Amino acid sequence: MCGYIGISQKLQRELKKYFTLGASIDCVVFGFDGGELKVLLIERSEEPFNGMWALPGNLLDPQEDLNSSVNKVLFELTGLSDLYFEQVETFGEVKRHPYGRVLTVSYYTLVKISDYKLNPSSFAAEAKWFEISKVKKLAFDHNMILNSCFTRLQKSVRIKPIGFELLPPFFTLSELQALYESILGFELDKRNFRKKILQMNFLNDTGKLQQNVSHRPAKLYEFDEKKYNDLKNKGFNFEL
Amino acid sequence: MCGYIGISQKLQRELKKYFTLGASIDCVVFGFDGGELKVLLIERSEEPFNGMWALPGNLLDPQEDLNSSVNKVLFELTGLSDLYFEQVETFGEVKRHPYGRVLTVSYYTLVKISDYKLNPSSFAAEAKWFEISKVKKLAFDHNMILNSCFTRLQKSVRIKPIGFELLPPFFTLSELQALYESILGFELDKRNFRKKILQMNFLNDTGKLQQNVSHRPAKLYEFDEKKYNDLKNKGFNFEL
DNA sequence: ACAAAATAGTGTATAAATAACACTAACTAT
DNA sequence: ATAGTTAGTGTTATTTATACACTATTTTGT
Repeated sequence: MCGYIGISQKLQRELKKYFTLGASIDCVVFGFDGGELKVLLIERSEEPFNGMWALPGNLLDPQEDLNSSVNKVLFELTGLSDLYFEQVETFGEVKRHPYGRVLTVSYYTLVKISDYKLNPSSFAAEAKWFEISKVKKLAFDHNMILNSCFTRLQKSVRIKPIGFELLPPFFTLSELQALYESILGFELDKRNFRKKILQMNFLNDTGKLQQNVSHRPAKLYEFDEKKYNDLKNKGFNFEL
Repeated sequence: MCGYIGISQKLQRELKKYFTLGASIDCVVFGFDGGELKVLLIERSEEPFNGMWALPGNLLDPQEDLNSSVNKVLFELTGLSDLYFEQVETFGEVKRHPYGRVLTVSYYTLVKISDYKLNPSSFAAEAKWFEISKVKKLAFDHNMILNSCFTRLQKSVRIKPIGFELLPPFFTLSELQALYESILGFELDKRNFRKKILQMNFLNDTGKLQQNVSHRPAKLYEFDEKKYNDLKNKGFNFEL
């Protein structure tokens, strides 16, 4: 039943009691829409924690590789697909799941909210973006998981050019700055931010201007992935 | 059998197939003895991978919390106890373990080799320190796990004052520098290193000198944990 | 036409951190 | 006495970080 092969009957009986665990995946999807940083939650329509809000997550299919199952789990519950996740921390207290022993592996990603349409299904009655600071008590130990992933996001946003996909293809420097501020949770100096980001030399001035704003229109820039990769290959390190 | 309770028979049957996994802990114990950085391996005396060298690791007892089981596993195999571990990465490819589906959670720590006596038992025929650069093919996917932990160690050694416990209570600045070089894998400038580390102000000059060396004896310093903690509480950040 | 409102855009000076670099000092062993 | 070995020490140039305030351009309302 547990799938191990090529060993004695006696050892099989020994081992059997170890192969009784479940594993699950929990996805922390951070989203940006120009304002405060948000996180995607689902409302559970199933026990345990029926009716409560939770991170999108589900049991791991024993036939599926761990890292590849993340997108599957997320898609089933929310309709979002093909996201790039980073593994964060694994939680494994004996009593963290009321139905049995379940280790959960957490992953995070960061997306542009307007690029995705939420389509809850399976045991997700609803899927909704919540401002991080307004998240209440969640199912399971999901508040702890969310925290762990948020801390990780804040660290990695300073050393990787995460975030450029969160803006429209053409964006203003003020929008970019607002994005960083919403993730880091504090304000940055406008002049210093611009100086630093422009001298990294992977933003192109498109020559275009913002349209339909009731104030001086800002220049539009684009992220030049080729330039960024060239720099990275030469040992350049993004640092904000 | 799988421990979940309070749910219908039907659902129990549904769930059953998910509760068939094993989990394991793998410990990456880095050790320092004044020379090159080493890692602790065991020689397995049991299938699978009988006779091969491997990281100390074992199946997780379903009754035991994940994080607390690390020291237990390590103690059983090597005799080392009460170490401070950091969780690193969880590996979960379907076929990573030949006997069944096993997720493994990896942890690392760093110790002073001379502080511990190796005492292999259980399925560890032997336990031995290997220079990192000389580690050959290991059991399971342990080379990958070792790599992942080594990368993590190199990152965290620059931002935490990890390492002071690896030296004798009184140590010379050259010893401290050698420690950092052995972890980072490259050389540091002597004058710059000393300047930086001394101006952090948590090393005390003990007034004593090295004994029995056939060259000019160096001053002995000690790590002042109180000073370090005071600084940390005031927002100071270690950075090498 | 003009004023008000709103955001864009720009430069400099100071302080701090980093990096590169070579000789003298103190001890031991012969 | 000398050769061998590691300890110990400062300065300079460069780069990076930080703090800070005004002008420019557009829309809107009168």
